[in-house]
Amino acid sequence: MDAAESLCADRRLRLTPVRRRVLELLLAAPKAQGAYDVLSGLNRDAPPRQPPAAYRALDFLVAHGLAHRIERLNAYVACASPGSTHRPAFLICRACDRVAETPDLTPDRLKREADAQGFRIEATVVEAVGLCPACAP
Amino acid sequence: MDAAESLCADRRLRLTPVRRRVLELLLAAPKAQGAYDVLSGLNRDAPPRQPPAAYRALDFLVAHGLAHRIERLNAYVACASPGSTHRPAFLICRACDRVAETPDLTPDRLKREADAQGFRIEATVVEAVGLCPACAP
DNA sequence: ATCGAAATGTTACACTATAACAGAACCGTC
DNA sequence: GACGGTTCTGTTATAGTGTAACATTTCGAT
Repeated sequence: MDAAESLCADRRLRLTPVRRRVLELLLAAPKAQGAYDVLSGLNRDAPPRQPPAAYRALDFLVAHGLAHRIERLNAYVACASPGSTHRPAFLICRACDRVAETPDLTPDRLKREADAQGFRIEATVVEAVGLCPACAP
Repeated sequence: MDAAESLCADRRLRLTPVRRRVLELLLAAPKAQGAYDVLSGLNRDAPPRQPPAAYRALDFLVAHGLAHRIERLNAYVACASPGSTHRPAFLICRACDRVAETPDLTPDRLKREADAQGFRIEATVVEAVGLCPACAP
């Protein structure tokens, strides 16, 4: 949270109450949160909000590297190391739904393959589904 | 298509009319097809079908490696090399929406990282978004 | 011929996401 | 401190994606 604040200060980004609250919710959650999970978290506070409020805040957080979207789950997690630009990978446990973030692991071979095809990579999605240590039998 | 037939014959899988038709639609499509694209493709033929028909056929094709789901797009593509078990990666052009499949590129570093954490990988999603050669300016 | 399993039909609904426009808050400048 | 533009938020409505649940049919093997 502190990291997020200083990052926003540095970049002249506005960490508004809604955005801050959404980030807090993501940080507090043990697992990835859907947009509507976040929304109901917001609405546990004060005046009722609508879906766009949640999506806008989440878009902001993702755009600036404070959160990540897990495509496989249609859900979001707080970034584990905000500030550093990275292309993280995620380990998703199918039993407990917890998501672990690992540092940039975009495969060199993928880069090479893309180069060979003349494809210019702008973003990557690397997600693994399986069983985390706690859930492996 | 021939490959799909012999694969199903080998494994005693039933490539029913719906499933076959969905696979044909995916093979014929220049880009990834959403489930509802597939559904309307089905309904261009004969009796009207409902969403579950499309989803069931797609699930079957994906389960047996005849098609892949592109998480980033909520869409599906026919497999480029059915029969071989693989963990493909995809290059998604954000301009023309075409999807290129590349052979297994699951990063070794991801495997090692997962091992180090005791995480057992069962499936991977590796997708890159960017510009394909035709769309790069 | 019958039985069980697999596939499909059907209805209804849940979840995910965005368009479009109106209003409010912020921020710099004069 | 009033303006004017930009950014953010509120609000309504709707589009897009996916599944639960149960009935019916089809298939394949005994």
